[in-house]
Amino acid sequence: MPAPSHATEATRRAILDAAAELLAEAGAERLSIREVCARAGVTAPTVYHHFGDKDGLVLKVLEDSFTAFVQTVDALDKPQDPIEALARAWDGYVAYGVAHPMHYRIMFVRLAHTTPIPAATAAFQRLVDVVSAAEAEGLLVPPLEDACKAFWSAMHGVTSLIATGYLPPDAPASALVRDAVIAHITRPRDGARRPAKTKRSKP
Amino acid sequence: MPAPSHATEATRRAILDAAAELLAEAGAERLSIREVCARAGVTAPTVYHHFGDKDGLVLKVLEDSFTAFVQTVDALDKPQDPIEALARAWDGYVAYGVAHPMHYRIMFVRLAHTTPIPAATAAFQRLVDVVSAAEAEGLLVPPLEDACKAFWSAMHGVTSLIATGYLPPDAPASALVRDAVIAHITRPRDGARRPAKTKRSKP
DNA sequence: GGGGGGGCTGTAACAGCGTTATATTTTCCA
DNA sequence: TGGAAAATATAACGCTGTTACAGCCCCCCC
Repeated sequence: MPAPSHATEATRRAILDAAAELLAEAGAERLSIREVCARAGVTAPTVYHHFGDKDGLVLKVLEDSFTAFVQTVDALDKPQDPIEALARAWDGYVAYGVAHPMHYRIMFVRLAHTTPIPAATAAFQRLVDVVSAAEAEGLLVPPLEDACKAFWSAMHGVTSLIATGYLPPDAPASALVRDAVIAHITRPRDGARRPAKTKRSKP
Repeated sequence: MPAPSHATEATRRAILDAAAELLAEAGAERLSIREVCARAGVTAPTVYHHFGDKDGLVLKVLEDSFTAFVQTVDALDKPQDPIEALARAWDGYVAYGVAHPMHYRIMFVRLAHTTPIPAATAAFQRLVDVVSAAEAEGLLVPPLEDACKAFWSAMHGVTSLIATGYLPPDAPASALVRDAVIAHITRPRDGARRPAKTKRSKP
């Protein structure tokens, strides 16, 4: 198996880029192989030679999306305080969904864990890590697994409603749910003051 | 325009039932008009005569789903205490997603409010009502709109992860997020004790 | 340098899809 | 009973994903 030449690798990338672009525009079901071919300047059998079938192509695009997602998360600065780190991770997660709504929808909704994607498990590991950091300092109330799932559920709820257009990107609901979940799965550090709830002054 | 005969109404129902069944089995993109026709014992133009096109058919199925959803919610008993009513509404909402995962996914994810559905706004109104009940007794902290969106976001996050198979139906995360959000958007009634967090005894 | 083999790409076709123009039957009212 | 309108069927169009087949081209080895 010789190393792939530059030309063939360029073809692969052209197809993947066209597919990713089309996926973001129209969604997975409206993505057409022929349209991908037209944009990438290749013909159908080339796509099938490289990616097997349409699902294989979409899967590879999603792998790239998950990789980019992990890189986005890793690029965030990590506050020392584990609880602040949770809030930062939340905001970073939601920001990715705001920036790439269609990809987010396909990654976390349409996919529905039919095929294991390494980058996807890596992404979930980042979540476990940031929650574990709170646990390591004795700041976690429920078991780690429950806390992770609760955190992810709430985060996903906010993000998916934004990604589908039900909520505006800057909805106060995001911070509201974020603070609620963080407050509920963590205990205040000894001697530290928990940040107050966001309140509205009522005359 | 004569009233539709029993026969024609029966074919409508046969088509709708077949479509709803197929939708729950395979999802919207894999629903095929021809398969619906085969199951309902009709031919394609009949479907197009009654529902316009495939989207129209799916839309009608979703209308029925939303109506059933509202009926399910309305059938729940409503505790006097607004905060307990919030928890009950949460559980009812999640239970519907558990019972009809594919329909839930299509109703709240794929649809993405492209077309207004009266029954859908009625469903949202039920949510507003139960949150308003808490506000009416002065138990709400954030503005009503923010509280509704936060409540819905968290509820949808839990439900959609269950509906897509990421979380088991009886995940403790549901109760965890539920209690977190309710605790955060409401204030304790004077003289009432807020139910304690679920804690694990640590030796 | 020249075969030659194998990965890569194009041609042309198939079955299935949503959709519709047209024709035919059925139904209901005057 | 006649006739109009609603309801259904036939057959076809263009599109889709997919693939058998054939040719190209690059790279390795003699």
